[in-house]
Amino acid sequence: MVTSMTDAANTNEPRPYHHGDLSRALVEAARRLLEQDGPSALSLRAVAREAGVSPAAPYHHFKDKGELLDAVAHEGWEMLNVRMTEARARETTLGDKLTALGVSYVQFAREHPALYRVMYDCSREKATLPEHLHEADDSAYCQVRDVITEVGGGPMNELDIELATTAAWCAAHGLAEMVAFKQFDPMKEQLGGDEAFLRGVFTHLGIFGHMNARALT
Amino acid sequence: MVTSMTDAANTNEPRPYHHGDLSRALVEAARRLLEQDGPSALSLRAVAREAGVSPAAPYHHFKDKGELLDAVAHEGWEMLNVRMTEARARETTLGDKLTALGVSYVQFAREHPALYRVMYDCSREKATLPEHLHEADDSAYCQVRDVITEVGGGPMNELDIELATTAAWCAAHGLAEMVAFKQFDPMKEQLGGDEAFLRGVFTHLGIFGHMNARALT
DNA sequence: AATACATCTTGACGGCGTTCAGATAGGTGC
DNA sequence: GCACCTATCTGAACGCCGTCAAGATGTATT
Repeated sequence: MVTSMTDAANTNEPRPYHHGDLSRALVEAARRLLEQDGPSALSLRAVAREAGVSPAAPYHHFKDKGELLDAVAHEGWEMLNVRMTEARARETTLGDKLTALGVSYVQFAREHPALYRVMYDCSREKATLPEHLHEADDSAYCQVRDVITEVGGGPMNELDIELATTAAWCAAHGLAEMVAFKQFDPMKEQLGGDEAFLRGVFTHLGIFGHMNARALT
Repeated sequence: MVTSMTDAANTNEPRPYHHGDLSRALVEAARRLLEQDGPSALSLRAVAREAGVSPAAPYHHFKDKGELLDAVAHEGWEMLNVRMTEARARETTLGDKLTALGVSYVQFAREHPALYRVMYDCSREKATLPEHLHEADDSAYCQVRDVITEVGGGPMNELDIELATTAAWCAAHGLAEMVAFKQFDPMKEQLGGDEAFLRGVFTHLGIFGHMNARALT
């Protein structure tokens, strides 16, 4: 059983007493464990082991385990932002942009299921989604809201925009969780592929279907 | 610190050596802890304590902790089924029935957030939703599918029905999770109440908005 | 009454998150 | 170059957890 090459634990030169940038190393170790063995394997002690330090070392950089997970989750949201920004830029019409945002969101969740779980688990404990989600311009929420605002043009009032964005968010998150439970293989086959399936579901959801219709006609 | 009155641990007559129906008592103890202190307080040892037995006793009735949680989750799904059946029966038009199913789903999730979490956490570990969900006639999924089938009438093919049901499910689950993160107080105020808010979001979601329009016109 | 069986307890194991006293090293002023 | 301060890391400990094996205690069967 050989561990990761980036694992500082079993290099021969055993590491200087002071690590240098342990908080960074811890977050990366956590991400590695998460991708390899899932959320249940993500104990603070395991992270410390993976980073090659004692179980107590993380406490000089994070208040507790939750704060480390917060850092991991934060990275996750940033990755998601990048992903959605790219997907949005690839499309030309507003309807396509909106669908692309939704599809890329779900694809991210499926490619990084453990990370996606941590992102929401952290929010659950604080009973609130991260602030930057509703503020940073490139945040997933703001991007969706922007496109919806543009699609709606003048007629949509503030309340409707927030409602519609919330609805879209719920739909995307719901679908992201569902694809972790079910494979939907029969549907995928009939629709000819994975992305077609995702588009199919989104088309059945008002924000997307409705908007697409409006944008395309 | 006085514990629950149903707690068998501190009755004076300390309990017969053989409990009688421990598996039932354990599930109920688990539910009590869940409602009172949330999912994080739900350790096997705590459940055993609450039921007034030793930490090892549960292993004569459940293979491991997961199997106990499965039993709790199963009860949760049944409660949800009842809730949705009632909500559906209260309405007359198909559109109203569909919206009522969605609203009652989300309300259940908010009233029993810890139980709702356990229901999905159990599914996550097995990477599949419980079978009865797609089979039992009164299951949440089947109820939604039935109404959608009726609304669609003849024109909807099998694939579209499953897609639409999946979409509705995702939307409801997504919203159910969102209300655990955000209070949406500003929106609720503007819309005049909690249920109005939920209806508002669902109206923005295709299955519901679209269906309502079709059913009402 | 004797025997088999189900059920519950006791005690133990390793792993967890967390804390605290003490070891180690880099940085600062002399 | 040296002493000191502070940040960082270690080691050992605490109480909790899930789980298991061995033994105690009732119930059921014969």
